[in-house]
Amino acid sequence: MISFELRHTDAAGKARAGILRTPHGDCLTPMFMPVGTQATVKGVPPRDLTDLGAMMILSNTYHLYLRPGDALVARRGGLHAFMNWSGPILTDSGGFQVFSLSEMRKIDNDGVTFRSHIDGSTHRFTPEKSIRIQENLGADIMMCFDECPPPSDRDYNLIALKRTHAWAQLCREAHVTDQALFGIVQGGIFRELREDSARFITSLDFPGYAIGGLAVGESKADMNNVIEWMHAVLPQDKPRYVMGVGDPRDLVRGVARGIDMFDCVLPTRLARHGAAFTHDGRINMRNKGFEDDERPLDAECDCYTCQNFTRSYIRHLLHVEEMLGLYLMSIHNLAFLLNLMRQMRAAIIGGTFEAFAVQFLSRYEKTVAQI
RNA sequence: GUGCCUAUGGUGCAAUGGUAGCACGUCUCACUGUGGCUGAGAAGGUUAUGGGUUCGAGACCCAUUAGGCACC
Repeated sequence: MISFELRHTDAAGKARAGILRTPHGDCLTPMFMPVGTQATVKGVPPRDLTDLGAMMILSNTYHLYLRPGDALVARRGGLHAFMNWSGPILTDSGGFQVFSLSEMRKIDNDGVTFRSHIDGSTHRFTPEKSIRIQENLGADIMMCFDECPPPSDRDYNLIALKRTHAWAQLCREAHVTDQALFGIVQGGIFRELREDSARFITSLDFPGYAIGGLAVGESKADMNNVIEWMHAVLPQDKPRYVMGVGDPRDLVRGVARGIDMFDCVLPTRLARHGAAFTHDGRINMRNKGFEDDERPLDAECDCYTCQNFTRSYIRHLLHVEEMLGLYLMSIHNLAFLLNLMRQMRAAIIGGTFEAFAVQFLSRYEKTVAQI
């Protein structure tokens, strides 16, 4: 099981610093969790994740169920042993992927029937099935099976919310191991729906709560509002997790609104697509302007990439599609976000969070930024 | 040396004699509970050179140049 201890709360605002204890180690929050969908953070060995200071990583029910199959993972001793990552792991429920990846899906009140995006074969997920799979995977934290509807369709959100709530209850009942199970709040961009959802989900008494359905097309203002509304409704003493958010600005604004956990594919995906995070904003490393640039990706970064390679060289690697380029970019982007989380935690503890946030955002956005 | 074939954006190819287009590459942008994916936009050609025929030539004719093939 897990436990969460709130260590510091920023006097001026809502930002929190805490410690999340899991069977595979303690996590200092707020934290960012790199995503390792297919039992690997793409291109990055566990040794590097440890060096970068990743507290926990996320892996995925939908993908691992399809390949290699959760039974195989269980036979190999669970995800930790299988992928040789000894730190904490969180598994997503597969809900989101069923909606975003599968070819066809039919939703009913009991679950989802869908076709694999790999071979078109037909499968069915129910709340209980998702829990069984996640138990086989053996993560420290599992997620409830939920539906992630389009954020601004109120009527549909109402229907989907009823299902998500019923499913949360079924997940809770199906869950028998000592892994932690987190609930997920949905409700799109609508305050009443979000607050109703938060009240219902918290009534089921989970050890942690996620805010789902964000960063799926709604505006930044809507996203920040939803997170802000949750502050008063979610219990102070449980970790709060915004799913699928990883833009540096969103992390800062999320932490400012009391979020403890984030996960996102963004740093590693952008890395593979050629974009690097820097304190002065995102840069596209494929750009011609970096052809002869002798500087590191970010002058203030302590990662292996920035300590050893020039932008010029990295641009070359990306242009000729060499694997090393993807690797160097990936560990830099992860380092950038993980360092950012560390700095925010230190600022919260030191009582300087707001100043840190304004300064970071202003430089990143190249304007006088607001939290 | 003789004969034949070819010559069109960086590369590979299109274009009934009616004013040059496609793919890749290049350049820019997007990507938020992961397809190294994908999507959007842009730049780039006085059609090897010089003549000629024609109202009009990338296309037809002549010469030159450069490649390729065959033969002596």
